[in-house]
Amino acid sequence: MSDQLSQTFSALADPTRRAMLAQLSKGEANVSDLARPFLKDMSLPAITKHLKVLEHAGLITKSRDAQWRHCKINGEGLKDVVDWMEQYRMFWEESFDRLEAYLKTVVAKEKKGKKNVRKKTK
Amino acid sequence: MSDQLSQTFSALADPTRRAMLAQLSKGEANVSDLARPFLKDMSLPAITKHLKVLEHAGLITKSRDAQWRHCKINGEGLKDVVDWMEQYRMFWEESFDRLEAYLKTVVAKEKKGKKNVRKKTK
DNA sequence: GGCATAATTAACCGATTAGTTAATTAACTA
DNA sequence: TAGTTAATTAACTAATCGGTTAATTATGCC
Repeated sequence: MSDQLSQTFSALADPTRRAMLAQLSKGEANVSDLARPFLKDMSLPAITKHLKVLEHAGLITKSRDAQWRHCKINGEGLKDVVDWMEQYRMFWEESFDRLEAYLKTVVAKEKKGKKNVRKKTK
Repeated sequence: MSDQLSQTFSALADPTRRAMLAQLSKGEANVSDLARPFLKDMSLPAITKHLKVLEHAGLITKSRDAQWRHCKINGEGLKDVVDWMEQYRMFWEESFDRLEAYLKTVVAKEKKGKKNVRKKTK
């Protein structure tokens, strides 16, 4: 794989690792904290490996405090992704425009006659 | 891997596939067009596979015209990624703030005394 | 029908990935 | 110093990935 951006995308292509980032977005944590929600599904060495992948991808940093490793999100990796995404803005905004256009027709219908209006479910 | 977002990130974690998207961002193309820049590195079946990965990831769509397959970027997949990124905005913007802070000190130095100023190289 | 072109499918292979268990390192604590 | 806790490393395995070559499908053209 080699290049940095590929490593970053690859790191994000795993639900366990994304869940770890989600947890870290709510505050720093050590390895055991991060492991806890997953220990029913996998072993601690598996966690260690996932964290190593995230670290090499520039998505987290680890610091040492006695026998604990303190983990926090590293914006660098995420920044690489949004920078790359930027060149495709017109494409993903186009989708948003279609959604917006669709929503506009829904609103128009709602205004026209309330008898056919349905509450959005979920 | 299973889930859609993982598939999308995984599809983006390959430089060949990102290069294909880059080419498609400059206009629609059929498989042979997309293959051309890579045929010195890999075979046509390899190209077919990459395109299939991009298609399943919701990053491109293919339509048929006689024996040609016309490919175009699909905003859906990209939209999934930016939507996911959004929840981490404060983290990647933090990096930008640090950059901004850094640039501010550079500007301050430039104003203070021109003798130590270096042109940005490259 | 016969041939050329565009692209895919099938079958295979080596490297990488995601997990395992067992052993090890490193620090604190009684 | 012996034991406990936190985390990693080592060695292994099964599944997936990215590529190959050969065969196949589908269309247009003479």
